[in-house]
This record gives sequence, structure tokens and C-alpha cells, in this order.
Amino acid sequence: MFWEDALVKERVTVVDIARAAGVSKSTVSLVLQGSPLVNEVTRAKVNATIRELGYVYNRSAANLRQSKSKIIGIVVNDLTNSFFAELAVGVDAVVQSAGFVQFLANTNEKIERQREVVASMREHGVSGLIISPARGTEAADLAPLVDSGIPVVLVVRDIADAGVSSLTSDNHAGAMAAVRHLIARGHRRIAFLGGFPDTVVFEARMRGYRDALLEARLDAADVLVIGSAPSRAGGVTAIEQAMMLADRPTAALCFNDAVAFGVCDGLRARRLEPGADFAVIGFDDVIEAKTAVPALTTVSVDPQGMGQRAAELLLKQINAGRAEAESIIGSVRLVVRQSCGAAIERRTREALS
Amino acid sequence: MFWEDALVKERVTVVDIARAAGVSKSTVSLVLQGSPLVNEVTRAKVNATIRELGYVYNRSAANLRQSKSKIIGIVVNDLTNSFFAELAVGVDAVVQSAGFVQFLANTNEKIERQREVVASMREHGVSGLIISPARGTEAADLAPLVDSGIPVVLVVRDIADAGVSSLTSDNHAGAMAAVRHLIARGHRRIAFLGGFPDTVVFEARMRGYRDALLEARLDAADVLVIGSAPSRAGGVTAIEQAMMLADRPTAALCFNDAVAFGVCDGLRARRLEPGADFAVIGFDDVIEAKTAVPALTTVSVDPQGMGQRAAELLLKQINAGRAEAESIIGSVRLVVRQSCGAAIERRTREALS
DNA sequence: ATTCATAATTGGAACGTTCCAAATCAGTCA
DNA sequence: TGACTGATTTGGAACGTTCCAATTATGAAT
Repeated sequence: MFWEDALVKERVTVVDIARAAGVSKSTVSLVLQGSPLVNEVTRAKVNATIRELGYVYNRSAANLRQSKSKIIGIVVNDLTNSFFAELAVGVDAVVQSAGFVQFLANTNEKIERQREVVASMREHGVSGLIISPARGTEAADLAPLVDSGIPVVLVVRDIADAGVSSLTSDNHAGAMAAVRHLIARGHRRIAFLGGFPDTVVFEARMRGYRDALLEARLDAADVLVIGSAPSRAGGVTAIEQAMMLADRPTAALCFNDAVAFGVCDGLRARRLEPGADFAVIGFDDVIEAKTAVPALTTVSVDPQGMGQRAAELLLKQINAGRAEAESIIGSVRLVVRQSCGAAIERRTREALS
Repeated sequence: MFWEDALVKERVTVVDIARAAGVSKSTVSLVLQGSPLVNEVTRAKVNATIRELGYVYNRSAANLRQSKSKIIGIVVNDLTNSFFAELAVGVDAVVQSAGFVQFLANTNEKIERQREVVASMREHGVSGLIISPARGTEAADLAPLVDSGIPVVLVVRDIADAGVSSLTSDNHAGAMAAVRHLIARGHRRIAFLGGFPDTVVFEARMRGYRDALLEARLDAADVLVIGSAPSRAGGVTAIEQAMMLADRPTAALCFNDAVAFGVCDGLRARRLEPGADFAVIGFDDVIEAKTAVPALTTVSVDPQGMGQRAAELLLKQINAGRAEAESIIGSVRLVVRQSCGAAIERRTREALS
């Protein structure tokens, strides 16, 4: 074992570079920032010494001086859900290319946790924040952030009167499209399964479901909407409950894809084949939706693209200084695959003709 | 529209607090750090003014002064894979409780991207790094990090001679256990499906598979190991290829759960029921494994727990200054559920008796 | 030679903390 | 009273950048 003395030597700074390259620290700083003011040959010399001495830029110092950072924060309420994981990679992709790095925190729907992480991010001087707020978050919770002029963009769940930008999807229209499709396929008893009833997303999707039913003068019975955790496990319990009903549904729109997968699982547990014996439609279009069997018919909100757009919106606001809050409602489209039984029906129809 | 003048006023700092509370900035600093040196009444007074003026601590400044931060970095190669998402939430949970915040970056297996994010994290002065290295990462890629004394813990994939701590799982033993189980259930033609053959994880699991076969004097034909992307889609293609074989397998150990789900999908596409007509075993035990139908038999590595342990190991090293590199090989256990057909066999056996 | 413009470089004062050494305070004891 | 405690408090110099204003070098025009 050696004493590794080399490790103990102190950090190399711009003045070390300056001394070694025979210029002033100001010049080194200019080079670091890629300023066009410095002469090509000195720039080369400086860059050479930087490499040679193994200099690493100290962003803490820079942040302190300029009172701004190349950091953005992203806080989600459930990273375990593919939807949010994909959202995060979408964000990551664009912030990385912009030379930013992201703090990521998971709140697990705990509002206290959220308060802590947001405070911590503020102390670290994030330049902006993308947040999918935990259930029960109020405008007041975001106030300190927006008062201090930090751009915030809400994703997925909007908060009324928060005065910040938001990026949501057209949940109402998506749900309507899905239910209309089921009705067109001949279904008359359609359930709405999964999700926490006290969220604005649930509310919007459920309203879309109901409006489509009403439009077709169908029964929108309360027993047919069954809440649950918005997870695969929640889907299993929701479909079980639905199958207890005296007058069983023959199709369901699910709160999200995770629930839809759970519903398929629950169906199979009862020896029912999703897509053939029961139509199921999801919401989100997570990556597995395409490859699952049966492939999931779902309302595509493109989580990764949503993350990208959120990040772009945030960066725009950061660069613009203080920008107007804008609310974007992303459009959404029904992508018809196997799980709603459409393909099977087509096949039988073809066989008959 | 108002001109929101209030927003423009500059940041409040410790000297503002000091002035307002009638003490020196040193005292305020002491209070901030919870030092026992300060008198209770002044502490209270200071805390009051802090709240009153809406002070927010500037960690950039503190980091600069103390040349250390409360930031750790975590870089994963595919956040879209539930395994890594869960790993990340495990890490998040423990670092958050320790008052740290995490930079999270996704490399998408791009080694260039990885280089960039690691460099960026270094500039930001992370106190430690948890990394699941991208395919093809070499010890040399981590050298600058370890030379500068930043603790690093490798997760999932170890790198030979990197001189850093690592936390992997006993892939060889897990694979053996799984295959032994299949053999005990009467299977004789067992495939190994999915994964990139040039990774150490693949290598270890495949060796375990092979050793179990050899142990039982069974044929370990090369055609039965079929690589693919370690994803759901990869699983679909792998099983398709396996079913092309003249002498088809009746069971498969899959590289990971994502592949296993894909294999189930592919089986169903051919009207084969996983668990009844074909036994499949996964690897990882991601959260959906339990609720899927059929519930997935899999080798449990507890990704979230793994993230936690990795974070604990890292924090230990950070606190200890310079610690010995330790390699932990997490133990692993086969959790038998439905997809390997065990339950079904038991049922038929019971029916016969 | 002098002036002027332009290009390139530079010293030094910030930024908001922490931390050391030193100073002040309030008792206590001779 | 004065010296001696222990408990609190406090200036001021760092930390590694950036940025302003000012300086020097270079060359062209007079």
C-alpha cells in the first residue's frame, strides 16, 4: 500500500492555469467562456495548459459570481410509473443538450417531501423547475418559487391560479375519443377504471368518459366508475370490483396504461381474454403499450415528447428572463391496437363476408 | 398589468439577516449550521428574522468556501427500464433523508454521453457518484474521478480493476437456481433469451444457466442462447427466433424481467399460454412481476433495495473521507410464481392424487 | 512622429458563505 | 478590586469565479 500523496494536492484553479500559461486569470476566464476576444494563439496555449494540468471548472464559484446556474430541477410524484420515467428521460435529453444538468426528485405523492425537495433545489440555485405536483399541492406552495422569479412549469397536473406555465394534455378530448370508439364498436356498458378521484386529471378524463356516454344517450351509472391507485395493482382490484357488478360492463376506459395492464391481468385471472372477451383502452401510451400482447389501444400522450416540450418551454423562459406564463394543452390521439377488440371484430367481419 | 417591482430586489444574504437581527454575520452562520455555541435567545431572534425576511441559503457560496457539496450524482444507462427507475428511487430515498440531492442522468448506453455527464457532474462538485456504466466503459474512463478522490460506486455492472466499490448481484447463482428449478420441473430443453452478449451481466447469467445444464448433464447447445436488446421488444424477437428452431425449447430463462414480459407477449401472439404451455423465468423482480398475469417467476434482486444499499455505501465513503473500495455481491433468490408453470403442475398433480 | 482606432490583455473588486483567531461579556473567586 | 474562568460573539480573510474599467500592443492613417 502506498501513501497516495498525489491525491492530497489541492485543486488547480484558473490562477494556476494563468501562471503556467503566462497570462492573466482574466484571459483564462475569457477562454473558458469561449469569448471571441482572445487571440487564437493564446487560446490554444491556455487550452493546452488546461488539459495538461487537469483543470476542472468550478461551477459553484461561477454560480456564486453570476448568481445563476446551469441546473434545472425536476420533481415527479412517482418515478416507478413508466409514464414519469419516460417524462424524465424526455426532459433529460433536452436539458443535457442545452448544457444543463438536472436535479431529479421523487415525492411519492408526499406533500411534505415535495416541500423539502423544492426548498433544497432553491437553495442550490436551480434556474428553473419542472414539476408534476403531488396530490393536494396548492398555488400557495409554489408561491415562494415564483416570487423569487424562478420559472416553473407544471406538467401533467395543472394548478388553478398558480400563475405559472403548464403543460398538460387534452384529457377530456382523449377520453371522449376513446369512449366514442368503444360505442362505435357496439359496447353499451362501459366502465371507467382506476385513478384517484381527487385529482384534476381523473376529473378531466372521467368527464370526457361521461360526456361521450351522454352524447350517445347511454347510461352513465356511478357504479361504473371505480377508482383505485393508478398502478398495475390498482387495475387488478378495479376490474375485480367491476366484475362483481350485477350488470357487468363489456368494456373499460382505464385511467392510465398501468391500470390498463392491471385490468388485462385481472381479466386473464378470470380466464377472460382482453381484446376478445372484454375491450380495454388505456391512457398515456407508455413504451410497453405497443409491444404488449394484446397490444394496448390507448390514448397517446407521448410522455417522452411531453418531457421534451416541458424542458423546451422551461429553457425558453429561463433565457427570456421573465416570460409570460403560458398554458399548453397538448393534443392527444387515440391509437387503436388490439386490446379494444377492434382488430378481432374486423377479422370476424372479414371471415363472414 | 403591474410592474412587479418587488421581484427585482436583490437577494437577501446573511449580512442582511445579521444587520436586521443586530448580530454579526458570523453568528448568523453559526445559527445556520445549528452550532451549540450560540445562545438560545439570539438563536431564536436570528431564526425569526430569517423567516421574516424570507432568506434562502446559498449553497453555491457554501460549497465554494468548504469545497464540498451535498450533491451526489447517479447515472444510469436506461431509465426507461423499470429496473433502473426503481434503482433510482431507492437511491433517491436515502440520499434525500441524508440531506443530499441527486443529479440524475440517463446515458442511453452512449459512452460519449456518459463522458459528458460525468464531466459535468464533476464540475458541479458532486461528493460522490453512483453509476451503472454504459456498455463498453473501461476503468480508464473512471480514472479522473477516482484520482480526484471522489467516491464512486458501480452498480449492476462491475468493471475490472477500476479500484472503486461496486454493488452487483450474484447473477451466476441466481441463474443456476432458476435453471435447476426448471430442470426439477421436468424441462429438458431450456433456452436463455435476451440481453446483449457483450456485457458482464449477460456473461455471468449465461454461465450460471450453462453450468446448471452441465451439472444435470443436459445439452447446452449454442442455438439455445439468443441475444437481443434487454427490453420488452427484444424479448418478443428472441422468443420468435427460439420458436423457429427445429427442436424447440419448452422453457426459458430470460436475461431480465423486461425480456421475460416480452417473451410472454410473443408466446401469446402464437396462442401459447406462458406458464402452461411454456415456462418462463425472469431476472430482477421489478414491481410488475408480482401483479402480472401470469405472475412472473423471477430471480429477485430487489432493485429498490439495491439502490438504497448503493446510496448507503456511497454515503459511508463520503463521510469516511477516503475509504477502501469494497465489492459487494448481493445475494439473490428465486421467487417462484406462476410463469414457470410450477403452480399449474402442482394443480394437475393434486388433481391426479 | 503623432494620433487614432482596434484588438488583446489585465488588475482588482465583487459574489455569499465559512472559519480562525481574537475579542467581549458575565460571573466567580481570592 | 482584579484576575480568571467559560460562554458568546465577532472581524476579516479566504474559496474560485466573473466582469468592469483601464491598460497595453498593434497597425493604419495623418
